[in-house]
Amino acid sequence: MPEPTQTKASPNMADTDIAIVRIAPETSFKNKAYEALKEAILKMDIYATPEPVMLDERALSERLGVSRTPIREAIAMLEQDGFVKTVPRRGIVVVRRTKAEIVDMIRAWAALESMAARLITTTARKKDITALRDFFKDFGPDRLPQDHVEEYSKANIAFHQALISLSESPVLVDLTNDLLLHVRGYRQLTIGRKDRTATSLPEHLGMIEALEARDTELAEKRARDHTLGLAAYVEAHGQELFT
Amino acid sequence: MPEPTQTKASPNMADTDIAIVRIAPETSFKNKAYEALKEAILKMDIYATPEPVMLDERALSERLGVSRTPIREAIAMLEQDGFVKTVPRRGIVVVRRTKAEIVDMIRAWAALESMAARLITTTARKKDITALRDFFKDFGPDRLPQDHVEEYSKANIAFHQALISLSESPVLVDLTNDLLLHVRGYRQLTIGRKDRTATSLPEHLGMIEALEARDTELAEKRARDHTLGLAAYVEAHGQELFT
DNA sequence: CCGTAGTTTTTGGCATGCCAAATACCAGGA
DNA sequence: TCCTGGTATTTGGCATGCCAAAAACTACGG
Repeated sequence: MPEPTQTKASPNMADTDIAIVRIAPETSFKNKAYEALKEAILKMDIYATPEPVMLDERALSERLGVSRTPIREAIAMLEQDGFVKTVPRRGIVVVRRTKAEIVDMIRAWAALESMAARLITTTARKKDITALRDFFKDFGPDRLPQDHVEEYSKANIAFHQALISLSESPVLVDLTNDLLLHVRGYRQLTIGRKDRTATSLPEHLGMIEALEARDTELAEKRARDHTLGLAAYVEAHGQELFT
Repeated sequence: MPEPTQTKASPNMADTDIAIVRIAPETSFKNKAYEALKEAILKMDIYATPEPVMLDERALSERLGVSRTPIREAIAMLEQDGFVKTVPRRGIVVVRRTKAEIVDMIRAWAALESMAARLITTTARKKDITALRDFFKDFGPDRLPQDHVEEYSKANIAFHQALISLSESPVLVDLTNDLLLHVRGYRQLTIGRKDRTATSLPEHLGMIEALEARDTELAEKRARDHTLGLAAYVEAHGQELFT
């Protein structure tokens, strides 16, 4: 989280134009461990192995070169995020989501994104809305998304995040980011696979059009339906991805 | 203070014959501290005093009778929740939200609740939907909500939580609960004060009607508009509540 | 071979103690 | 009186080490 630099007012520092650089935040080991572990967890494919993935405090502390204390604090934070669950005298396990949970998360995401769309129609600048098209400028009739799934998937995520950001609502941004982190754990379904990719692009363009037209209700509906479509897709075809 | 009192209560399993007692959850000090601090923070009126409310690790550990370690872990968790913010060598401060942040949270709440309403129209049982009316059975033309604001406010919260629960979506339930905890910090605006209370009841009944009618779009719209109404209210009249 | 009681090892939970940064406090000088 | 520099104190960050509950491992009797 970017910190609002608080410049303390000293009695007579009024005109001193010395570059008063904000002293380094010096992230603590606790936070470093948190970031490191979070990234590691997101990077690993949790659903590949049948047996649950376990973490070991001592091993981690040795690995990261710090004592167990900051590691434990980081674990506590990750547990709040729902990435990890520590069982009293048994160990720390990386949480695996069920299909139902993922579908549920995608629905919540749909709710938040449709609200973002609603807000955007009333506050965003035309220019910024139009800029959303750029995410898909590399795709078209002669370069179909379904022929470059991986690349399109990246553009897809970027588009959604940019969209939410346009709402200028920190809460919506943070909540959807959290949800996305969980949903993306399923990298097999890179946010809708080949068969869904085909319908994805037109839907995105439709959303942008509604936003440009400042049609609040329509933009909200299109954003909602688009993501609910993904939820329905996962619910119907995601069976094999979950054991 | 925190002596090596690691002595746990002896398990008196002498009399019980085959009680299939589940593995004892035995909440840790860390979790106890988390719950205790969370409740304390929610209970205090953060916005009453002009200067920021600070917490002291050592004082808390003495207060709760445990060492600093579990306290620090609990603080780390609370920080993830956004209730608290620890500044390196300065202290732990209870976070105060700005009006804009509260409004933002209420909007997100509106988004989630409208999605809940949508889901309810397709899955909830008629009986459960109708049961929502019970929350307001004590109010009517001869006992106006605006004459019993405190009581009505409680019913209000309970209604919203029951509503979301009907969606049977753990994610929606958890996310809204978290948001509510933050928003409720402003107990002055007990979720819409007197002047808003008057319009609240009819809106709630309208929502219930739409749900019973299984009118997905209407239920969603009414739920959304109702809560967005609160957001607009706070944005317009909440000025004096924030410094 | 199997089950079982006893023993060792592993693992998270906590208490303690020290460190450095920040702050509060204080005495001496212009 | 107001600085100013130096010192004591406060406060979060971390490293360590011990504890008890579990699990893993062993030895032994049937």
